[in-house]
Amino acid sequence: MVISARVHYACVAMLELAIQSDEGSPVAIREITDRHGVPGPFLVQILRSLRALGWVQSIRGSQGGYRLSVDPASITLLDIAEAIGSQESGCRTEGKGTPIAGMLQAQWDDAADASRRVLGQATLSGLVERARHGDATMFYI
Amino acid sequence: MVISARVHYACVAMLELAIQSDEGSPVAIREITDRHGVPGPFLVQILRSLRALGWVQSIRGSQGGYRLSVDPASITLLDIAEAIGSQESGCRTEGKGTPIAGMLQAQWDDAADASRRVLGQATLSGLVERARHGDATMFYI
DNA sequence: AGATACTTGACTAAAGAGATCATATTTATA
DNA sequence: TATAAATATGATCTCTTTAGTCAAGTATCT
Repeated sequence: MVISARVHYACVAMLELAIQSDEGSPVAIREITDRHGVPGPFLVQILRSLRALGWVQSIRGSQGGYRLSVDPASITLLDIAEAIGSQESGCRTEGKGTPIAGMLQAQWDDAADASRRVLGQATLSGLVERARHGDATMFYI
Repeated sequence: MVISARVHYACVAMLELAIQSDEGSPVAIREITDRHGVPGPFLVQILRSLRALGWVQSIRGSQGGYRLSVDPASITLLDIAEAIGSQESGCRTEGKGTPIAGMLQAQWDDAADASRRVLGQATLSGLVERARHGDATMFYI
């Protein structure tokens, strides 16, 4: 589970959209880049991927922007990381199947699973809830 | 925790040396490359790093090779991965400290820690023990 | 009409991964 | 002492991925 800048930004965007999903007006890219310092054109790329996944919806034209098009409780950070990140997760050794290589591969898999288990628990709605009630303050230090 | 081929090979080498640490004669690179299909010159590079860490000892000249120079119970896969792999583990976002970014960073850290916990339990001696008694057979399917 | 905002496809620079090579140097052994 | 077997060392190379950029186009609100 490699968390690239791309994945991180995708999660930031999804969370921003989740937070503002109540209000009717869509969120413009500018709002996100201003708040987080994400390079604009890069975020555009990422939002395209998110739209292709059916997770966000775009509204063109003036007053346009993006809106979440799925239930934030149904998407986890793991979903985003696996969809946006590079295909390969963990080490695929593909070598001669020696006992040692097999044993190591099992360990790499166990380690990757442990990460996945953590990220698979983190739903967008859960994180939004946390950000709203108290937990967020700890980051303002 | 990114497990590159380099890290995987380093672990293979350390395990091979651990297994043969009883016998007096050192293990030649050829023995390892033959068994695991690791590119020879690449393994040389890796063994140099392992020697620099003080984990293996090299014996030059005819009949030379490598020998483990630490207690295999004191080295875990985590130690090897952190020493041999690229320095950065997980995503270091370094961005503006928004609540969202902070919350995400905490999740990335949690996920990385979960991996580390798994690999930190796997000592060389433990794995060697497993490879010797039964567990290895499962990889011969 | 004009401003605002998304769309699309191509492109580039930098870094890291995974080797590879040539040339030493050391040591056991015949 | 000659030779074969090993490691030592530094440089180099290619490929892929990552992160980011750019330009020209299209839709929509006011």
